[in-house]
Amino acid sequence: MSKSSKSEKPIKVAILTTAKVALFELGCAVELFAMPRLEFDNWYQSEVVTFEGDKQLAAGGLSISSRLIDSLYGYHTLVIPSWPVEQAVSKQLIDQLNEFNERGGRIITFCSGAFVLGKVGLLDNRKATTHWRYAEQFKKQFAHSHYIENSLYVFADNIGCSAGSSAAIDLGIEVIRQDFGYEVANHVARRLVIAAHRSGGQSQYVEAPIPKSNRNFSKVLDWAVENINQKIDVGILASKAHMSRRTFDRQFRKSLDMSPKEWIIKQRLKRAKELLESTKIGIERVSYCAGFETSENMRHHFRKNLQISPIRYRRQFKSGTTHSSSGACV
DNA sequence: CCTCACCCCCGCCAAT
DNA sequence: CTATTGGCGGGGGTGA
Repeated sequence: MSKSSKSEKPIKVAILTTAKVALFELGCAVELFAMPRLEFDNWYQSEVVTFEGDKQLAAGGLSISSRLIDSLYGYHTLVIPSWPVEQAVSKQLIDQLNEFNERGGRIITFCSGAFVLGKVGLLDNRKATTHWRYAEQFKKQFAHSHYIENSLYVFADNIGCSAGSSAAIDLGIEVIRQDFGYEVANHVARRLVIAAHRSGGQSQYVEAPIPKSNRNFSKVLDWAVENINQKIDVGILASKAHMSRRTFDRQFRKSLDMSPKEWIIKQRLKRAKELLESTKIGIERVSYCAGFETSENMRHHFRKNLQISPIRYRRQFKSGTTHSSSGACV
C-alpha cells in the first residue's frame, strides 16, 4: 500500500469511537484528519465509525452518533483515539484489526487506544507507548511489547502509538508529513495553532512534566537541532547538559532509546529531507546545511536509513505542489 | 568498493 | 544492602 498523495484516490481514514471515548483525543483525530482542507488536493477522506451500535455515551452525558460499520475493508488508515482500558475488545473487532493489519492497513492510536492493539496482540515484540498514567498497567498487561519510556510517540511499520493529548497531535502531524510532506504538515500544525517548531523543535522528544535534571537535557537537544549544520561532538552535549559523558549516554539511552550519535544522524536526515522537499538547494549544499559535511556521507546515511538516494527522495515529493524559493540555509 | 585514524557506546567496576 | 555515578578500555561504527 503506497502513501503517495499524487493524483490518486484520497487516503481513506476511519476514526474509531466507542462508549466512554475520550473526547479530547477524539477531537484531535477529527481535527487532524477529518477537517475539510480545500487548500490541499487529495486530502484525507475521513469518517468517525463504530462497531457498537448507533450511539455511544461519552463523558458529561454527551451522546455521540457515528456510522455503524461491520468491516474495516476499504480504509487505508485507522485511528483509535482512546479506549477504556478495562473494556474487552470484541471478537469482531479483533478479527477486523488482524485482517486490516495483514492487508497492510495503517493503525495509529492515541493515549489509551494502545490497549486495543495490546489486547489484539499487534504490539507483541514491538515498541509501544501510551499515556504515562497507564504505563505500569500497560507494561504488566503486555509484557511481550517493548514499552518506551519518556517518548511522546512511536511509529514504525504502519503501527503508531502516542502518549497523552498533545503527543497525539505530534504523531498525527508526523503521519501527515509522511503522506503529504513537510510543508503541508507544517501548514496543518500552524492551523491547529500548535508549535510545529516548539522552541527549536525538539522539546517534544522529552516528556514535558519532568523536573529539573531533564530540563537541561531537552535544552541541549534544542541547541543541537539549532546547530545541526555544524559538527556536534557528543562530549560537548554532555558538558552542556552538566553531566559526565557516561551519565549522559545512559540518560540518553533511557529517554530516547537510541544513542546520541544515532539521534544526531536522525536530526541531520530530518533537516536534509525538509530541504529536499521544500527547496531546490543542490545536494552538495543540502548535505552541508544538514551538517553532513560531504554529500557522500549524506548519501551513505540516506541509503542506510531510508533505502533511497537523496535525489530520488526529492523526486518523490516533486508533485506539482508547492514550490518555494531557492531558500538560504543557516 | 577499501583503508585507517578517530570517535562512540556500553560492559565492567570501584566509589559514592 | 541497593542505586547511581563516572572513569576505563575494547570493539565496532563513522567519516575523510
